[in-house]
Amino acid sequence: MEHIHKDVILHRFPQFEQPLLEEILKHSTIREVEEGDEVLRTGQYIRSTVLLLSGLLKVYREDDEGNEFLMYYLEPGSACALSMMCTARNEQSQIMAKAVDASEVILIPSHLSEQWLAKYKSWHNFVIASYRQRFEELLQTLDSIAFKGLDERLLFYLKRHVKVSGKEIRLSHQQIADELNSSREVISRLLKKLEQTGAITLHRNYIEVHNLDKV
Amino acid sequence: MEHIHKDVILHRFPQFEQPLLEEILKHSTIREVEEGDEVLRTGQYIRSTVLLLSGLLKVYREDDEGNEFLMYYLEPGSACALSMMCTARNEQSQIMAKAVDASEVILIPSHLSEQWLAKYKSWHNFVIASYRQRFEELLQTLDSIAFKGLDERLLFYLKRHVKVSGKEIRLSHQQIADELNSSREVISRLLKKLEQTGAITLHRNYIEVHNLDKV
DNA sequence: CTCCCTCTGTGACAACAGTCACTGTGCTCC
DNA sequence: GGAGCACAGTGACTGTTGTCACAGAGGGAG
Repeated sequence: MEHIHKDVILHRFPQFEQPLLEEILKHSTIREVEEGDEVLRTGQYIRSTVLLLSGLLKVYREDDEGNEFLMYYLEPGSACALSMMCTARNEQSQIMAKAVDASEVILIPSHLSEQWLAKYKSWHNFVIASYRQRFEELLQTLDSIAFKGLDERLLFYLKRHVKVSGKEIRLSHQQIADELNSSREVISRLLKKLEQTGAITLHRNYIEVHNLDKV
Repeated sequence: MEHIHKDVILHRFPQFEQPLLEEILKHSTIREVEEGDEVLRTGQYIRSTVLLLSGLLKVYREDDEGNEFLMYYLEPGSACALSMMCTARNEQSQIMAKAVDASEVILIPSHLSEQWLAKYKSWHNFVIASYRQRFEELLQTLDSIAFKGLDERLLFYLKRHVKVSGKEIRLSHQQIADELNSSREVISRLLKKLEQTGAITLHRNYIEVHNLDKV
């Protein structure tokens, strides 16, 4: 059992040092989550750092009225930077993470991930790099909300989705509307326009992407 | 000269170890900037980590058409987290930082601030803490843009401004509109409404804040 | 004091996005 | 095959924000 995990972890996180790998195997737990499961919840007390081994997570923000919007996707080999931050301050999570596909996550007790920062250079680099990458993605999201109309935001959203899970977007218009914090009718209309330009083809429950760049 | 700086730095950054302080004194330069000066520019090649010694900086995003919006303010004793990130990857800056008041900044060559991460625990903690704090502030900004109407965003903006520079907000409506990526007329109208509730009093070139919480 | 420039106030209008109401359409389960 | 249901399309309307045009108000320079 253990050696399987070790190979898998090594495959996803090739930059980790041997001793670090050993510690991860020894002290962390691996949790399998199903499509739609919530990995982190707003208001939840985080006591683990989350690494993604396989599958796909979406990280999003939710307000009091249940509105949401997508921050970014997490792919295998990356960490939820937020979980590290809140962890360290023993704060409540301000974000939600949900499994888009069935996924495997590694849960590392916070006090260890904190210790490892000083102990393992590869861990330290990994954490710093994660912060940076998420920060940049967050900035991109921010840009698109602040400066762009909904039509461009939709394009941005579709492109990002294609990047993480291919040209068949298996989402209803309602789901897309939720992630952009908009409404189904509006998204339907915009998608229709995109179809008319030939960039996509609409089907029931999925969208076929041809070319989003020439729009 | 040097001992003055040392005291000042120690005062603003009391958590730094002695040897770290020595290195900062030895290798970094202190730059005095005037109100309105740009400390970082979009597209500029960053080769220094920026620490703020005195004054006040605003950090904001700018798009191709010159629209801007405020990300957060930097107060003395804090660092521009972004400058650290971009630095490390030798990337171009995606943000702007401008002095709101006359300020003194410490510029630390990137290769050193990178080295110090491993060398000085207090530096390492400082950097991690900076990332976390900025991330959280950015999330707040994101929330207010994504979920709130302009009226609430204006309130949020005014509150934040009061926190960093007091109840006399010395800005024209135009400046506020710019930082919220809106237009002067709209801001004028909303401010007028706020005045009618008694929360603020409008003057030429400055706003007197009474109580923003009861609105 | 007067000229001039910037800041502020206001009405009219336009554009985008959200909401409502309703229709159509394809899939699934009896 | 038909009933029921979730998904998708569409027109009409509303509200918020942005834009335009213009008018007043305050303050500084000469």
